[in-house]
Amino acid sequence: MQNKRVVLGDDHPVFRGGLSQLIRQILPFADIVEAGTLDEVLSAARLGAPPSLLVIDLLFPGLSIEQSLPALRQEFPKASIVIVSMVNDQRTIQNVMDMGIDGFINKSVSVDDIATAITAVCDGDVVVKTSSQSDILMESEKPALTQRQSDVLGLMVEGKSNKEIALILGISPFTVRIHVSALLRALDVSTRTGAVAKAYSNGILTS
Amino acid sequence: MQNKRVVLGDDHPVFRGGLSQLIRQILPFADIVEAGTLDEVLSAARLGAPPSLLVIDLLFPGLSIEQSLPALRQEFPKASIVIVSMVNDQRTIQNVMDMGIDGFINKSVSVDDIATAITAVCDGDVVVKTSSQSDILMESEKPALTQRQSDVLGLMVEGKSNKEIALILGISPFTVRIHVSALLRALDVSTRTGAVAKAYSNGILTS
DNA sequence: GGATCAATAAGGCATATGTGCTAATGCAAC
DNA sequence: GTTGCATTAGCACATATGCCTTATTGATCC
Repeated sequence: MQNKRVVLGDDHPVFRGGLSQLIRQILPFADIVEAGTLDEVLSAARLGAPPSLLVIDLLFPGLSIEQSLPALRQEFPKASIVIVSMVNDQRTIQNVMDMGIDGFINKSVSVDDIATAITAVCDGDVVVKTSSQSDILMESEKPALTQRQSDVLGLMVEGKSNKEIALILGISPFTVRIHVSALLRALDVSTRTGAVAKAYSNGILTS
Repeated sequence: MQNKRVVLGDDHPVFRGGLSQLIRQILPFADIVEAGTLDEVLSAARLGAPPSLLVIDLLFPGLSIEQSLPALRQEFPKASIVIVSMVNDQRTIQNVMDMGIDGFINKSVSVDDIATAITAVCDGDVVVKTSSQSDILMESEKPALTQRQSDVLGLMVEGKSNKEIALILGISPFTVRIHVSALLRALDVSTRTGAVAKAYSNGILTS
């Protein structure tokens, strides 16, 4: 039997290296290919035999992988797809899991737990491994924004106007203003510029 | 001679593992201690001989390390302190560097570059290694703002309104608007939020 | 002296922003 | 089932913002 092919996609080389080493330990005979961009993931996955395992970061520079996941799932129906990410919010995780992937692992999870999670996925299980206490503390210190408020804030920090945000998100400008007002209150500021400043200095942004 | 002591603080176990392996390669005889929280970093650093190198994540769960840095710098004056972080905006980096540390490395930087950066810091250099894929403007192509425009932009990034800026600078709100309009044109943006975003990501504010 | 530019100030005008208010839908918890 | 919350949408109103024009002062350069 041919060796398992594993494609490992993450834009942080050091994290990728650590993950690669980890996978080598649990799958000693696997052929592991590392990729730093979504394009590299795709070309690596298409090269040679279909991969049996794809481990990919959710937040890639450039295109959001969330949009590419369905296509990926369809192109490699037999592969186990595992998403690793810093995000720990149930809503996002549910969204991603609904795309028919096999696992979601938070980056804050311990090496051992990631290893057992990936092993389980290779055995056909579906695993969601969210962060334990350490990150929940972090979450509680940050102002709690809803999903949509985060979306809007993310566009605000890029200098988009309410009208532009409405266009991009496909909702009404009135609704955008609702979200803006709500997040301004949540961040305890009175202007959007203040929100942007706070977003930058607090590291609320998960770019 | 005693082995070098290295304390490695990061809340992501996999990244920490990758970084640990990397440091083992460039400092084969070092005694590397890993820590997942700020408290662990402190107790590890205080245990035994003073560490010669501290490599710490900027965004730690719990207390912001930015607030602890001055104390850390004071407690371990001889140690080289290197901050690793996801953030890539010049303003934050400058703030951190001003606390008297020896290096700032973005997490997106390649393994080789991180290795050379840490090696350089161990040799006594001060190194700032930002992400290469980020579109940081070169010194030559930085928009030239007048003194007053910089003053105004500096207050804008703190979320102040034109009226507040006028009060703080002791000038008329009309004049503030003149400066705002001028610097928006100079930065090639159409809204103040866009200017703030550009100021953060491009490090225009070097004062 | 004449030219240029930063900085100051002001009025007018169009658009953007932020805050009330009401209201419907869907989803999850109890 | 009811309660709560997120999300959606709209209207009205006050304020902020950004751009246009004109104008004066002081500093610097040729």
